[in-house]
Amino acid sequence: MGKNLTKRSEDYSKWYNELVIKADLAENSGVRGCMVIKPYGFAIWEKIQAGLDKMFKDTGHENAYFPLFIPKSYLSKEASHVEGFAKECAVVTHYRLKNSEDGTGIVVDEDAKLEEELIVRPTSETIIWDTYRKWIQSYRDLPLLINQWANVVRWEMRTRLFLRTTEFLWQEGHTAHATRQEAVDEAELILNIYADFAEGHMAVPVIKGVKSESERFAGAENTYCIEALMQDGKALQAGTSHFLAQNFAKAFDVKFATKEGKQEYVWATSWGVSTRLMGALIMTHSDDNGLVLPPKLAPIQVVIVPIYKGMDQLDAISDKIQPLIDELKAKDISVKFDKRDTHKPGFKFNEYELKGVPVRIAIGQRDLEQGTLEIARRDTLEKTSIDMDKAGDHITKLLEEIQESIYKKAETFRDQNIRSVDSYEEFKEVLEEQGGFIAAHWDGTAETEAQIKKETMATIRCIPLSGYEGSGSCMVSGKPSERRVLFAKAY
RNA sequence: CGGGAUGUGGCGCAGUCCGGUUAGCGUACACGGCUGGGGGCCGUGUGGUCGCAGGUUCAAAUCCUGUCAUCCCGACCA
Repeated sequence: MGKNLTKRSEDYSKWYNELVIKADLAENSGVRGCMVIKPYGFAIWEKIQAGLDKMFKDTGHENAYFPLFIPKSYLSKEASHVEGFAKECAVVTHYRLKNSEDGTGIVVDEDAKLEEELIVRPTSETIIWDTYRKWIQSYRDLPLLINQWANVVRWEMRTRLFLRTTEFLWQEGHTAHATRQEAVDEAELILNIYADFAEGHMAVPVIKGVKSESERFAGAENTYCIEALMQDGKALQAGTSHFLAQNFAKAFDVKFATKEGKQEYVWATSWGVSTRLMGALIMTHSDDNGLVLPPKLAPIQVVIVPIYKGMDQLDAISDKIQPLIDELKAKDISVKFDKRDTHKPGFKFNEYELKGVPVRIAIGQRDLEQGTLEIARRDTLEKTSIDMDKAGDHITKLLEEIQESIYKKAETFRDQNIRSVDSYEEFKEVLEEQGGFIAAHWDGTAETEAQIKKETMATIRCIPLSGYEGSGSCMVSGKPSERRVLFAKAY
């Protein structure tokens, strides 16, 4: 396990492997970039799921589940959608295997060829809209607010752990509305939920904005996004919410009868966040000692490590600490009392630091004699000794403080790495030497955007919803610009 | 699909240029003892057809040919 893990993406991968999640490749199969999520990693994902799911339900959404397989023809119904995803689809062509004739193994049975190939969903717009046609007839059926937790497959050329795996877990929401405005409002509502979750639960500060046309979702009229900044100065799109206008309704012929009895196409949104959020979480907070988890998402919030010699001492410690464990559990704080005799205290300290457990308590003979505990916080690595009878309240407050503190730290870093520039020269210089977000004027054309991307690798991460107003002139073309947009190199 | 690199016990690597003992090291794993407030120490032990297939040679991890796979950098992307 090397040092300087916070600086380079390859190094992040190193301890994803060691620690939380492993990219496990089927040997010699050519399947790359699939991930095995170990139990501890999955527990973090479950926390993310639970948090978001509640927010969706509180705003009137319901969960449902649609098929993994999508008939090939569905995909081609929306022109820009097929263009966006066709290059990265896994395709099912046969439905049976048989023993090979030379007896050496098992082969695809060519007789079992499918009439129409099935696509393993890269996203579910098509199959869901095909279903919505049957569900929606009247304005009384609207709005239809549905979310699904699922896995999807995108056969990318290059994969990167968490950020771009071949198969990933996500939630995708798909809604149908009677009016344009209602759909726009929905897309913005979800954007705000994503931002609130990222900042409030994950302690990851994000910038809300809209994508430029070229970065837009395939089939959307407008794509809202939240953009986060990683510690190595690269930007990460952490979530997107799309206003799909009537594109999918028209492609799948989803009409409804208005109050006036007229047939109209419905208005749509779709939105999603994925296991990429875990990448954002890790890359935002972690340090060279391992993960740093915000208390709200930590599967274990408090770990207690007894320091003892012999079972007598362990029993004495257990008796002494049990009331505190009960007290914390009563407050809904997840506590682990690690009394394993197979590992030494020092080993455990490092292990829980690696896992990002926010608060660690150590208790040994010294503490029993003095009635104290040693409390260590993961984010600052500070250790303090406190009276045992004050521990419950102290820890409760400490967890809140850590949650806030790591957010502040990330926010400060992010804010220090947003720089305004006015010339293309300066842009290139800042990009190369400092990274981060760069606020610059842009003439709004795809040509200029493409030129910048080609020459510098930087893309427009978003046109921020607020801030950076004020007109100027494009740093490349010199044409007028109404506002600055945010550029960055991105994952 | 273009450019670069790599495949050797579970993991990380050395050895390959210049062929020659029984293929080595770290770590992990198992057992014993001492330890126990930051990844402990000593000892013993398990585990490898050197990616695969051919070829050259008295002899191949090492040289040659082919092949498969993976990683990194591009194009693409949540």
